[in-house]
Amino acid sequence: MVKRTSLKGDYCPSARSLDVIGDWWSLLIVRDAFDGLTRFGEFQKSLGIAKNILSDRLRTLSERGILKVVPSSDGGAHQEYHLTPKGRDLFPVMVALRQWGERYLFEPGEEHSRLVERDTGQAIRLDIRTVDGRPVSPDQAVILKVPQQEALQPRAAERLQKSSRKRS
Amino acid sequence: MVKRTSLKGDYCPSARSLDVIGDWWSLLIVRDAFDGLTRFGEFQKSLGIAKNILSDRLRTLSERGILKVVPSSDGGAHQEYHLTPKGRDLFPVMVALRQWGERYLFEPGEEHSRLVERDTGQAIRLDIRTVDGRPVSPDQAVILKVPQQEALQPRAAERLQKSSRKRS
DNA sequence: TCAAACGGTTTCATAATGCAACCGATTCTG
DNA sequence: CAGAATCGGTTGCATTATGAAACCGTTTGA
Repeated sequence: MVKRTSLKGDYCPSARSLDVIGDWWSLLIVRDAFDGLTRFGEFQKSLGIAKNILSDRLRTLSERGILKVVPSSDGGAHQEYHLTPKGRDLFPVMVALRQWGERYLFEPGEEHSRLVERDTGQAIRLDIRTVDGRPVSPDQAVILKVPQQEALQPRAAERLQKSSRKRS
Repeated sequence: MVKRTSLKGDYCPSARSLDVIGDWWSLLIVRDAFDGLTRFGEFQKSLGIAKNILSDRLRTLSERGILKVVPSSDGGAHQEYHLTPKGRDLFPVMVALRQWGERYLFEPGEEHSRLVERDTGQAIRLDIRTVDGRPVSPDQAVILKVPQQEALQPRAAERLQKSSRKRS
């Protein structure tokens, strides 16, 4: 392996995200953290992960600001792992993965856990929209590489020039 | 390793998704496919991935119905790898990862690629909503494990009984 | 107060990954 | 149309990551 490829410097935000949380266990730990798990043993039992690996991942996730280590809330001497705001902001990623999995990886009629609004029990979904709230179909979405911005309708590209100038 | 843990049977859709696309390279390949790449050499150059690994991943992604192998569109003898509808439906996952990365993994002012609506150049974002369109804050979201459904307001739990009965 | 459980770390075996060399089929060049 | 270069892989070997089990000091429970 020599050294696993790092995408830290990639211009693409998705790639950098995968660099941070794209390994086999990290997102599963985050999922369990969303589920309310906080302690080493809880994660270990839930995931069936080897203890040395879990130890390493918890440390890494903490170093990267996704989890934080806090003294036990119930007065005990052990510590707990809690999601930080940065970690909690991974929520849409979890929802997106869940939605795809529900659709493609379950037999019709097969039971699965469900994500709902607490007060109403209503199912929760993801929407792709423009910043001003209009729904967008995926084929209307294009990725603008930096610094080029071809692949746009000329009109749209012009409009973009103005707003992007201040970024550089 | 004995055998890498499989989550195929997990009740949680996120876990099953990670089982299918949660490895180091698969989502990066999918990202490039969204970017319009179709050929072996294009992926290889873009990602800097070892050829044997790329070969393996392309095969696996095809077996799993995320890519499909098609004869070259430009009449050539080589084949191309295209996203299937199942693969295209990973779009929200990519957007969610991108959004998180933009927020937390770039210095202020640092350039990154951008996701916009083709016709207008407007930035694209993700929204979390209930099925009937109301926005939901993440702390209002709970995961109902199957088959239990505690952790809900009693009223909501009742309502849920009716709709879930037909699933089992 | 003694035993169990918790929260790890260390050691060792194995699986996954990366690199480089190789190879046949295709495509480009003169 | 011949020869060279490129494409699209496969194979073999070295290195890294992962997993299971043993171990160990600390904390908790009876």
